[in-house]
Amino acid sequence: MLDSKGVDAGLLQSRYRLTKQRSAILRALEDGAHLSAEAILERVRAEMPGVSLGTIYRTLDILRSIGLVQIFAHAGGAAKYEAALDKHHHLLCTQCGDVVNINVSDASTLAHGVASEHGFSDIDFALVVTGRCRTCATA
Amino acid sequence: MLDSKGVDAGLLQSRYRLTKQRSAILRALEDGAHLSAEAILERVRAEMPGVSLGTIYRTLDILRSIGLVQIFAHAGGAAKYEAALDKHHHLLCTQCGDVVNINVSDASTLAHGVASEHGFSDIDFALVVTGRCRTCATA
DNA sequence: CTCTCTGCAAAGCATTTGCACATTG
DNA sequence: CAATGTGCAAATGCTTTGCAGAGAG
Repeated sequence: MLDSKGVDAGLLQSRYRLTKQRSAILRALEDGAHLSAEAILERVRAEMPGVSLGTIYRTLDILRSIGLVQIFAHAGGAAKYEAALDKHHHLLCTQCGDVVNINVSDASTLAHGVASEHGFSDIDFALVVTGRCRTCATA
Repeated sequence: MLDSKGVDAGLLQSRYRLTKQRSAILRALEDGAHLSAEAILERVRAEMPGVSLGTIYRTLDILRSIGLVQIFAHAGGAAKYEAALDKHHHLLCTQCGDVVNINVSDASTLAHGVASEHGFSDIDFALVVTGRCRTCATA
């Protein structure tokens, strides 16, 4: 768990300024939920009513570029953003759109292997598993 | 390799009608490239000038729903579509956006394992590996 | 002949951007 | 105070959709 200093630390070390808005956006992402830009806007506006969606997107882009935020784009719908706390992957319900984090340590070896076979460098990877979650399957 | 009958077979078996446009779209996807809707439009228009982008999207959605086409959505840019020939995964260059197919047989066991742990059913999965391709790395 | 599909054009979202003012360091 | 960030609103890009006519079975 990170305190306020912890949340802001990455920005302070970067070439970007630490503003109230950026700090609030980081705090909104702190609980590890998968939030759309719109959902982040709602959370941030709860404590800072004037914030605009443009600022949310601009900030998310900065946070992504310095590795503090992970984007999760999927077919059909807005992208979801989450704090880049630990390395993990996603389980996406095709019915309700719910996203669950999963840990797949073995996938790393696998991904690096195939990537280097194809001459790729600066590797990162994401395993996206789709299916129907328990709730949707019983509904 | 599929002949014209082979390309159309899936549609003929479905509840959807086989039209010139749908057949042309399937043929455009036949070589296994990762094409955006716009790129598919170009290819299809080469032999059938009147086709509209709306038809491309409508058809792709149908083809996806009957399992003939795979969509690959990624952060930043249009989705890419490809014929669902064999089960494989993607290697995406973060610089030029190029997509390479990779085979990762081991990932299947892995994905099914974590998914069932979380109570998900009807599992499918995609491993997206990002990095810089050889061309971009040397440029 | 009926039902589905298509082209066209407009609408719909998610995201990006230009600009004048506010804020940070 | 100089450089960067912000709100606002307009613009952009991708995708979806309503409708009237065309085509498939």
